[in-house]
Amino acid sequence: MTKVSAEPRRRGHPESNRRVRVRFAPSPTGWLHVGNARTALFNWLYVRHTDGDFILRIEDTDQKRLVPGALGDIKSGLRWLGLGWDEGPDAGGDYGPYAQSERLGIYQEHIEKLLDSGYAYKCYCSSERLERVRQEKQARGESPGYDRQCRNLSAEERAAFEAEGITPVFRLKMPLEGQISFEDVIRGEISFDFDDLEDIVLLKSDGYPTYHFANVVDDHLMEISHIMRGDEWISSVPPHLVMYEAFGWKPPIFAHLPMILDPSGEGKLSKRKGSGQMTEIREFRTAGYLPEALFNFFARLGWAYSGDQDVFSREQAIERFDITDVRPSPSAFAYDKLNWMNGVYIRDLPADVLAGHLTAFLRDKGFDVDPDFTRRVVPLIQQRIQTLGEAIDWIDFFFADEVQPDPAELPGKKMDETQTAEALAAAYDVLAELEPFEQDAINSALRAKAEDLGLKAGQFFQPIRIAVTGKRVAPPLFGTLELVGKETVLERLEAAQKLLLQTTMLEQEE
RNA sequence: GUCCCCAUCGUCUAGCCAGGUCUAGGACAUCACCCUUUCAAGGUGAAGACACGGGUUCGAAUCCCGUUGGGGGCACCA
Repeated sequence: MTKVSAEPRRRGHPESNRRVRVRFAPSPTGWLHVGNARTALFNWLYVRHTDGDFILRIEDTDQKRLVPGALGDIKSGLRWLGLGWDEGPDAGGDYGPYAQSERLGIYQEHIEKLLDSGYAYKCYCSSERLERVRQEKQARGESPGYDRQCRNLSAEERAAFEAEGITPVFRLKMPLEGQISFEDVIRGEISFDFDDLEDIVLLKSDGYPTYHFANVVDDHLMEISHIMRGDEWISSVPPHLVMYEAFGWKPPIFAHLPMILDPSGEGKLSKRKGSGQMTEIREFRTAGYLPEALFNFFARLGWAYSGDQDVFSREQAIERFDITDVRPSPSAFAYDKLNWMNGVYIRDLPADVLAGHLTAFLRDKGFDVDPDFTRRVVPLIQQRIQTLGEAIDWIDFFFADEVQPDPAELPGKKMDETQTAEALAAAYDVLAELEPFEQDAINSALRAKAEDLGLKAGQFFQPIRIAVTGKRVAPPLFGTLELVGKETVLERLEAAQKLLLQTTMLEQEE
């Protein structure tokens, strides 16, 4: 055998007469990450487009790296994004079990087949020897793989190792020469020389399979038709194909998705110290991003719905998605654009729906909010926030017992402390009279007063805003005053006047 | 080191596979102006890219080769 290859297909036209069955196969060794979520999304989109089956398979064959809670995080992250699965944990299905740790017997059975047919062999090398070989080969400029020391052991030699009590690993016997190539739906033909490839481990000494082995066996047994995964897996396709060949199985169609880069466009997206970059789905969730915005944003990473439409619905994406339209080049994670997009989704939300989200979000953050308050505050901030989390900065003064305006900021344009204090006193008088205390009435009363005082609207309103909210930037004034309430507004106006008076007195003493 | 993958505005991308309609389109971000009680939102406009070098061709962002740059793999991890 010198040439093995997946059935050649034209780029752009994956053909298969099989039912589309696609899997997302995370390893529960960490929280759901944006890269994995995007992979899951593309798989999901393709399945929904083709009306196939979406399978969630848990690749928990590395006992050492299992993280408690990771599986739960992955499942809830997928559900939050709206990426439900048809088969897998909690969903069942006819091809289970769906966790690889529960399929050990299956792998055992299949390794025996490879052993019998001569495609696998037992290796007794210690990890120390393996490490030494690696370094020696690398020093010689060779590719640093296993040197196949145990590939042709005699029965006697094997017996001797067994007698020593060494538990072997099982390795794949790769062809020693020739080429192997396969067709990647996104990239076209990719080929490797067997010269550069090594005899990978299939079954570890603890009895668990490696990713490579479990992946091939399960994909076949679960009748997976298309494999869509990150492009870091490209180089492991050759041994996989050798296994398909060894078993006499038909390989699935491959599509290797481009990876996601750091926002600078250089380097892998990672949580570098101090970068503050969010990389886990749960972080986006707690920061107040909407799942539909994240869905939309991820869908655009490597795929374009169209040349001039950035925002599109889930249904539109499903309708138009095709793996062949995925670009092979990696894309940077543009946080700026995500923020903008999340803002678009927030603005598009019916006010009462946003209010509902916000109430839940704020309570989750420990705010004791009344749904009625949220309903009334939403019109003031809806077009000002890009995430739910930003709402807090816009409305925290509503919850404060008192605010602390900076006396230096209080005066309006071209006004001194005294004038400002007088203006605030005038505002106090007007508002104290006002009944009902409602925004339209506040608006006209205050505007009339500004005219009386010979002040421009901005000059008059800014001190009031700062006095009541403690901020130079706050939601629109009149609605804010109404919602803060007459009593509190008057208290804060009075406090600000006192503050100004104190400041002027201090200045005179100096 | 070695193998593999990738290459259009700062970023996401359209165009590329089926070369001419591309003086390369859209979006985010940036800047200016308009609107305006602050901030937003909205509107208008500006600036901004085919990595480089060779081919092929009447014609190349589009096809081929090379260079450079970037990324990934090279574990008894996935």
